[in-house]
Amino acid sequence: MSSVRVRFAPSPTGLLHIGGARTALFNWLYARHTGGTFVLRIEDTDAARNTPEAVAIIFSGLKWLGLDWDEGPMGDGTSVGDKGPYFQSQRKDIYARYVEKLLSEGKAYEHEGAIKFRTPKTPITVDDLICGQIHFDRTMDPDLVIQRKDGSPVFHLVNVVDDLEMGLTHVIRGEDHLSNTPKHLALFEAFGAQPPRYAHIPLILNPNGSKMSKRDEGASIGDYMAKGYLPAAVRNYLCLLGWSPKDNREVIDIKEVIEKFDLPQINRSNARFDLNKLFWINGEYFSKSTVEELEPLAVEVLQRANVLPADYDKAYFHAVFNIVKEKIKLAGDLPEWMDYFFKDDYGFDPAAVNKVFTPAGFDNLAKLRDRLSRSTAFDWASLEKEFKALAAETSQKVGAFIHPARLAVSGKSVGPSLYHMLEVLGKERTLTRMGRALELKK
RNA sequence: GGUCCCAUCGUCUAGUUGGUCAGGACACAGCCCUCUCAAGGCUGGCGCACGGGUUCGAAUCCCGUUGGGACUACCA
Repeated sequence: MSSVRVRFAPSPTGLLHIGGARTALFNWLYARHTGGTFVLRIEDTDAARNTPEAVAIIFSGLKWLGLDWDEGPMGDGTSVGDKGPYFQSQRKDIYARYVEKLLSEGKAYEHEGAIKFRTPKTPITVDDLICGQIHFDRTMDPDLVIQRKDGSPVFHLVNVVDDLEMGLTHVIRGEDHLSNTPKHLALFEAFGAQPPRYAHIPLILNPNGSKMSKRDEGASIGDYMAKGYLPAAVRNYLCLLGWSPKDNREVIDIKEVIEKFDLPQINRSNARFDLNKLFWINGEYFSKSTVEELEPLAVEVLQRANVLPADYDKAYFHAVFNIVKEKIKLAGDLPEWMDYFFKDDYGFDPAAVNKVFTPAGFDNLAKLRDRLSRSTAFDWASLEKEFKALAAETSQKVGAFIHPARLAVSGKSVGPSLYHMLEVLGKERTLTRMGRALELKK
């Protein structure tokens, strides 16, 4: 294990922001790449937002993305590591001690009840691992409030104290903190401590280039969890925002990312969030996954949508899932695509009814039903032959039978390959459904 | 306003020390396949923000302009 120690220090806001998730990911990647330690620290000094639910959302989001941490609260009430506590709300004594130290050394002073830090009025250069050397003038910098009138310490103070106390060697954080870094460096210096190396990663922007805030579409990791995205796909997409394997690949295994990931090659410019590309990557992961791998997620989504009964027929489920899987990219689309396989009381798409259930359509459906009722084989290949034979006999295109059939047995105009669909539904169910659809004619 | 950062197709990016038709992916358009499709296959259009330098030669180095972003709290 190397001496590298990095951290993700989110504040519980009620969601895990996509930008925060990427910051966590990059820290995690760096820790795993270097064999270092990934620390989780909860910055819950804002009492108003600090609820157990909000903290739980952070845990579940990180776990979902597969970002395991080596130190910090584990999410079950326990914590690992000897640099704790890992909740800032439990570290008040430590902060008070540091403020006291600054006060006694004359590096801070009381002003109208608050404590201010005497910021150095000298130029400084931040040597950033990603951004390079950045110069700040500082000669006009005002003194910094480090403790409020009510006695609570402010972010800059607690952040630095914790990074120092927790022995962090690298601080990988959003570029929005670049301008804060001179203050943090000054604090480290005042404490007589060696600062960590800083690496400021570019921000994730909305598609229109504006700053992505919690309300914006796609901002919450919880959304992806709810919509049935695959965590590996979301993680893969996030890796590609600011980092690249440089060999024209988009889908890349996380093990390989860990191997190749490093700080200096991270992009310096902000990246816009592209839901389309995430969707595409998710589809790549979805279609590469086996039915067995996808089953837990699929079952969860389907049962949540009341499509799949608790005691579902596994073999039937697998058969259905197999023909649907290649058509969709998102587990969240499963209920819509699979409900009629498990329910007989599906409705009919009105637009499709108008277009397909014409007198001629009903006529063809009746002929088809009649023919299929007499066929013994009901596998997709035999079905295809039957359809084509009937079409040839009546001098029509096979579509003239397929469309009414699809609408009859599913209520929809789109779906999996029809022949495969009928095979999976089986002869009895197919005939019953066609019969029911024919009733609509009257 | 001040300080700081950034600038290759619409978007994400490759282009490591200046010299291969600026490559890939998503999206888009068209075509093909076909029973439908946010399915599959093929093809295509699309870019170095602008202006100056340096150089035999600049997407690449320098300066400026413009544009975008961050910070500028007794929020984090």
